[in-house]
Amino acid sequence: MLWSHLFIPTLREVPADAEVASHRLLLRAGYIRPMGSGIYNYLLLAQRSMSKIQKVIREEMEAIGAQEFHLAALNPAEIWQESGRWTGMGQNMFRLKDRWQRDLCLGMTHEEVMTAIARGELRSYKQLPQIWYQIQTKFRDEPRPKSGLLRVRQFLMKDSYSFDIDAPGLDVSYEKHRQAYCKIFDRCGIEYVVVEADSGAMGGSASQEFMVATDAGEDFVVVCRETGYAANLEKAVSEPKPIAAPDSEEALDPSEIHTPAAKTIDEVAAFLKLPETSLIKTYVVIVDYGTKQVPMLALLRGNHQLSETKFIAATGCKEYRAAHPEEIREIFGADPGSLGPVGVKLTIYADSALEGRKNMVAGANKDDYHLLNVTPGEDFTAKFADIRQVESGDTEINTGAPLEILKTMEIGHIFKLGYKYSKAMGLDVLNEDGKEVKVIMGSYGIGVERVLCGAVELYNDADGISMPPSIAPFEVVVTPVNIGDESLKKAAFDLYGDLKKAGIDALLDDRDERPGVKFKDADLIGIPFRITVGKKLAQGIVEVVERRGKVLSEMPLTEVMSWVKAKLNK
RNA sequence: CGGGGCGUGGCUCAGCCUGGUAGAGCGCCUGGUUCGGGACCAGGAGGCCGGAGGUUCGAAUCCUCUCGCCCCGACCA
Repeated sequence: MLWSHLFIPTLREVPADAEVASHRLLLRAGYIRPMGSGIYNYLLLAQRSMSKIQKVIREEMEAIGAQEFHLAALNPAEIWQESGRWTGMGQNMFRLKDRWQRDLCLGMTHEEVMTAIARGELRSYKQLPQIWYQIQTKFRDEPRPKSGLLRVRQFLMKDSYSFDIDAPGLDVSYEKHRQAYCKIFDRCGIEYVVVEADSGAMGGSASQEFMVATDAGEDFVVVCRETGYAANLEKAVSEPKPIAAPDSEEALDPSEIHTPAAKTIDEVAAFLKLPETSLIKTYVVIVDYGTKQVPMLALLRGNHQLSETKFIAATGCKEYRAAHPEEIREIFGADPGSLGPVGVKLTIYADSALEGRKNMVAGANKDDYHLLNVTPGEDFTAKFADIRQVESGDTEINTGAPLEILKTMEIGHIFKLGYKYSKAMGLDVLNEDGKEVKVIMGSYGIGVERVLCGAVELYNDADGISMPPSIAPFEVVVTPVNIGDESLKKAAFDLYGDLKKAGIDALLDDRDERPGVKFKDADLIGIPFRITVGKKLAQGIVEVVERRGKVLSEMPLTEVMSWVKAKLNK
């Protein structure tokens, strides 16, 4: 394509509203323009990149036998009511009424639609397995759209759904997807980690997320560079850092100590001249089992944080919240800051890091007093479970290898759904014995914009974006230094023509601009390779530049084609 | 939903406190000189100052309401 005819509205100045790199650069480089909060228009460059990402996805999905559908984005309320998500999705769902006042919504994801299709048509185990997918716009009324394309209200998602006769079948479909996803992200040229994820409320048995490490992300993951362990922080397990001072081994009884004005773990530790690891942290929580709400204690070592996900899993509750100060006063007769487990009648969950500890310090349930010599299991009884969040400095459970915490953005998620939708919506087939059985499902998503954003977040510098060649809007740009010079112009057009003939996605910067402007623009939008046709053309020499790392070299014009092909593996 | 910030030409922003007929740089158009990392000179176009109401002789500026956008927190299959 000829740049002079294209709409690539690059900005010299940094747009005021953009904070994260991908947002700022996609705006500046003329990929996108905002329409509203969390709503964007994708211009030429974004559309080309997104199309290339989708092409990769389609090829790899087809390679595992997946079939592409195009589904209704506008959904009747009924199917969502059947699955229970009409209410379950809450405010995040865009809802509307038609002229007859019938309830409709815009699809946020397509488990319901896919299941509705399947239950009408799949009748026999002979038709299984099936993998169906779509690449379509999803709508979510996010409470807070942010960070450019990272969290938006309308976005392109590839999602596929597998239907199998039994769990081993699902394992196969799941594994196919895992491998396909690795190929997809590898081919898109981005670095990622695959982490164990919480399958939580969805009730599935396994789930993994594909994450890109970036400060723009919203998730944390725990990785071990030595063993390859990787898990979402919500789910990660670890060996905690060793305690800072050994426990006394004597058989001592709890004894009160006056701790005036010492409320927080920090303050109590400082007052008693003990490390935080010798203290027990006591949380009072109200656990919601749906039918009833129960106050409980959650105990942690002084330096640890409660993991919300693990605590919910341990208690088997729907959700929980911190108790209000009034509730605490009522139950304990003391204020937060002096609470502890001794003598408490409530159910107590204690983190496994407290198991086997002796003579620790806990609140006395009496304002301004703590107890010394509190031994878990002796001075109070508790259910021990891993309910703490991994922190940096922890080590891998079996190997003792160091763990690292990374901030990441989720680009893909694979999930063993199980029977949730086939049960709720009545999807069953006849098995070999002629018996009706529920179909077991999996669901697998990729955020297309997030792949683009991930690439920009990972590969950018002061000059702009450095796109991976496979998903760059163009592979090569040919830049004649002066379009007014007929010999330069002709050589550039010839080279451009040859590249196109060779199947290379080339762009010719035929604009009547100064060279500096063209170089800056090419760097900004992130075209991986540039061929500059300039003065040395007289000697048959042109300059080739790799955007990533700014590697410049000169070579005879006659060698350019093979250089480009080699760089692009074509 | 709680907290903070911002709406002035296409972009970045000044002007607002202390009311008096709207500015700069970049971009855009015309002509000329230029041409290897966002050129220079000259001329020019372009803004009901987010919207509504109020105060005032007079409002971008003060007051009230409202809409929109960004950021932090809460939330996030």
